[in-house]
Amino acid sequence: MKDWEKLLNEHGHRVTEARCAVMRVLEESHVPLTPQEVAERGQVYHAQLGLVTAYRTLELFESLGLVHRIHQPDACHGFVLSEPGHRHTLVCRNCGRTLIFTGCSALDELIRELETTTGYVIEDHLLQFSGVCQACRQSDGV
Amino acid sequence: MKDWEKLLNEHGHRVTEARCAVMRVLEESHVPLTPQEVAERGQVYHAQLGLVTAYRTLELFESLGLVHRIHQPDACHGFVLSEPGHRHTLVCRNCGRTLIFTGCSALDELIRELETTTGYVIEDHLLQFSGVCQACRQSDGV
DNA sequence: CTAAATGCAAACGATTTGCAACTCG
DNA sequence: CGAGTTGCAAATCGTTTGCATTTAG
Repeated sequence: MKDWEKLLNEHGHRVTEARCAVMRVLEESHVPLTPQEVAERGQVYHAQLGLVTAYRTLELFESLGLVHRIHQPDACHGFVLSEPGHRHTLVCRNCGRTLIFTGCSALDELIRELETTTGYVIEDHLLQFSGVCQACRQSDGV
Repeated sequence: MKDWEKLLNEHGHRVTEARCAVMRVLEESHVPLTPQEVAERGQVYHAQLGLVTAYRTLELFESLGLVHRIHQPDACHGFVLSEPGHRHTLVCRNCGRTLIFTGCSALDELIRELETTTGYVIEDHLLQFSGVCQACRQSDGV
């Protein structure tokens, strides 16, 4: 039994065909997917998978930390697979390929400074990098 | 003539009543506003202000750097007034009060490190803090 | 005056809800 | 078996577009 299946069970959720299909889709994609895309691709594994279930499954997975939501000016929102916990992303502007990383201790000092100067108590943050991945730089010339 | 009016002129845009109304609304709000909210509040200053114009005005202002877009899991997207240039935000989870700041040199080292380890060339980033502001901490007990 | 801007209505797309049928454990 | 889950249709909400009218410069 896989980790995500255990996690679902522990939280009283069932491991259904639809959820397996969504998970497989996410595992195979390195770019953020919209619910629409998840539903379409998931139908390869579970023919009757509907858009509504894709929404609900992504919502569930997100609440368990299994997927991470990507914010973009345009295509808000895309979802990528992630380990539970605090995560950050690095998205390729060109092909969308997304890497997830955890370290953000670089922000500690900035946070302390902001707390002092603003009086806010900072509890969370959203950090997302965008750029161009190696493959895209090589094929696009430059 | 105000700075933002100059900026509009320089880019060949007109200073209209609708835009003045939107700007006044933004100047008076310290929390991110949706286009809907901007339109409603703006009608105090320009009765026939429509939702469509709010959208178009916010889009224009954003392209000129006059407003900054806030990303939230739920209320994607809110807009707050900002100076042109690279900006970051600190949003109160409770009341929404938003502060804008510029410094993010704390990220420089992290960026260099990520570029080395991932092969990406990082061009931009989205950094948003959330927490609780002083006023909310005091009134909410704790 | 004239190009830019507006505002309405309508189109469009993304997301949510109600509900009866189905399925995992 | 029974609660959790699904998928459809339809409702809903946010956003964009077409177009005739108005307005800033």
